[in-house]
Amino acid sequence: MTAPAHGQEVVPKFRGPATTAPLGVELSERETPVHPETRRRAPAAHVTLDAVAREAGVSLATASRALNGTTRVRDDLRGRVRAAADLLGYIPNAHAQALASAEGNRTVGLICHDVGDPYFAGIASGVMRAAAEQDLLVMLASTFREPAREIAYVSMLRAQRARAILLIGSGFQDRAWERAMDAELEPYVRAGGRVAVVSRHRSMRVDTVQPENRAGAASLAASLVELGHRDFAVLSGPPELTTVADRLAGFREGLAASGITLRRVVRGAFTREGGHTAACQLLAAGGARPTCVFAVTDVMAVGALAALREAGVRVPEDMSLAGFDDIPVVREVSPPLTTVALPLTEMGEQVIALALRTPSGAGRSRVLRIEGNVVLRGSTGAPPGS
Amino acid sequence: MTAPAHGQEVVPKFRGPATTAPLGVELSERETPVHPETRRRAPAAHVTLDAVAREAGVSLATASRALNGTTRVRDDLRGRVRAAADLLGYIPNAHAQALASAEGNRTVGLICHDVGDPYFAGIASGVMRAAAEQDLLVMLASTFREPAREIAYVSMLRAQRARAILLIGSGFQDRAWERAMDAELEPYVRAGGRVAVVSRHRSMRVDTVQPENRAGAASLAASLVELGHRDFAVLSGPPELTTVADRLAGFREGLAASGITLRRVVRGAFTREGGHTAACQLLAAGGARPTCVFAVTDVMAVGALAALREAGVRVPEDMSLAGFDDIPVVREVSPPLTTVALPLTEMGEQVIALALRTPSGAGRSRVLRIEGNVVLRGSTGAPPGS
DNA sequence: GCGCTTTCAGAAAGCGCTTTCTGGTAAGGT
DNA sequence: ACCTTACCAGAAAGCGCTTTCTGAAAGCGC
Repeated sequence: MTAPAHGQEVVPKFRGPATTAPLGVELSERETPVHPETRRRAPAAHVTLDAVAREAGVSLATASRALNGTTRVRDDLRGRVRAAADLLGYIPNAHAQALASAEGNRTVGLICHDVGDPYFAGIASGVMRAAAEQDLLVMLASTFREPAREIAYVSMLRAQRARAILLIGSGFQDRAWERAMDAELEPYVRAGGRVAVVSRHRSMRVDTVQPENRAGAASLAASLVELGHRDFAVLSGPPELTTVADRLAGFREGLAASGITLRRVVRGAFTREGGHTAACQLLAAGGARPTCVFAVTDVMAVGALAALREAGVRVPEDMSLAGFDDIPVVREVSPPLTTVALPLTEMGEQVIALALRTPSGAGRSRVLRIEGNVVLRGSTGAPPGS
Repeated sequence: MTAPAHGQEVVPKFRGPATTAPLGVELSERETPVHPETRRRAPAAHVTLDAVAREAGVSLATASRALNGTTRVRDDLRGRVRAAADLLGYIPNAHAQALASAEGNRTVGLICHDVGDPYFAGIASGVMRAAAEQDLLVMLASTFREPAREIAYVSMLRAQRARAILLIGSGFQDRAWERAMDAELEPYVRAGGRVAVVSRHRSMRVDTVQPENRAGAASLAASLVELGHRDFAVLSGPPELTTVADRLAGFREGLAASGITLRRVVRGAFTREGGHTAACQLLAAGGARPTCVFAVTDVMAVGALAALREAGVRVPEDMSLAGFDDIPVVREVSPPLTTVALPLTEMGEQVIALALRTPSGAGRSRVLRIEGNVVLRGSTGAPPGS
């Protein structure tokens, strides 16, 4: 029911005497003495194009054309319209415009897990910059990692007739969810909507900015092996996230190339706390400790670093630690974290560019691969006793 | 907004046969079995309420009412409409809705300097959470600190008929700018728009979430004096930002209470680099070094910390360092930064709540003061040689 | 059974724009 | 002078909804 959404407010439709709202009184009084009936209209109506046209002494159509410049309008008329618009402080009603013109409106939707997370904040920042350049407005949605919310947002964005929808962050490897998402996206695309994603699984048939998670993790593994490590653990995230799966697989591959088997994988939430907890678990577990730990995201790595410090484990002397993403903070912690660097802001710019570019041919989707660069910093070193 | 419109479910819904195509199928070629009549409509047109009404065999008005629940509709009709909407995959056109109904639409605008900055990301995160709870969509804009862009965004948000506009971060103390901003905001408010701000100057006549910058900085100063420091420097930001002015003034006050005069203020950009550069300048300058440095924001403090480290200045042994805001990262650096903690996420929730709450009486604006708590961490200690 | 009030579906009037379509006028051709 | 073209302003038809307003049908007391 709609009820939950609108709540009890559904009732009031008549503003009745309330028309003379406190704020409106002094400000609207200066108007001409209007017929009482006319008064019933919106309290503080917006300036409409109609008013501008009247003020300028031209027709509605001419006013529209003068302001939008779609067709030639005589210079003097154009001037009059512009002046009138300025005088009245006219601001076009974007909804009316969107409704009347076939032209898509100027908003794009951006759906991420959480803007508070530096990874998404970085990408979002890139999107914002690119959007600003093209005079686009961005509707940002944080799903807080609830799959259902993500779909609900796509739906809302569809309702807004957003020009493009950007999905940032792993999709969920869940059959039902994928189907539902697809059911939401397909009609959108068919109706001319653009969709582009960052970090989705490649099976999605949409334009994609795809970090080379697998290759990146593999080459990180190689670098760590080169430092002398043989005994690894991974602090992993929710396995249903494709990013996690890819990075884990890549890391395993990289180790396997040197004949090394990954001993231990500890799973945690995709957050700082998740990393912290996972690291604690790792330390608590008996047996020989690994000499090197790879957290699948920097955010988790930061949490893990804190946990290690608290436990008195020196990094990198006692244990090396590496992350993935290269969010800004990893350069500030001590020791600074070794990681696989992804150009976050740039990825944001790319994904919106991808979405806005002329559509790829029938059913074809473009994939922009982003290479991750291994950056060795202070958090990794030779294994203890070597 | 479709979910609320159709029913209680926020859960992914599986629509009729129109959406059952698996991922593998060619997107563009698929023919959905539709009624011939339905077919004659525009090729990729959206499903309209009209189509739903026809499918359900009721009038447009009834369909609207059935979906929105504004008026009682016979149960069987309501059911038919719901079914038809589901079958057709109907999604209301938010623009048409906004145009037709006096009810404001369900979007709010959020204007900040840069989502990439943890301070704003934190607040934005809070806003997002609150917005999600109320089924609101957030239009996020980053001004990248260009005053003109900020005004342009307000204008765009006005055009969108956003229900509320949230301004996060200092305004500019610039006469012309203030005037322009006011000219933009006043008609918006008069037309029923809501405005709420975080960290603006109190002279703005809008609902405000106001961190106690002055008091916070003063009590930080007191704490630092208590540690034994007598010789201070401040790494300050652009003086036209009210936040900077307040924190600086507060800090001075705090020192003055103990009869101490602030020796040096180095100005830098409001960024990590700004803090870094400012710190370098401070160190490069001749004369006795201060024993304690206060950076007006944590972001700058983090940059300063890096600069100090690079210069071989030990913190806090050689020099103490403090910031303001308590962004998440300051807990991760070493030493963790002393700062004045602000509940960022909460402030985000508050500011949107403030904006959405029933308007305050004629011209009155509410101010929600947020106290900052001094948190002493490892970056501050006794002055050297004491 | 007759007027009364309710209840609720449908017709229709917009909401504020864009965009045909129409038609008047000035310019150009013969 | 007469007829084309161009050019451009205005009238009007929507865009997809919500919300009156209107009236038919049903309920009810006497």
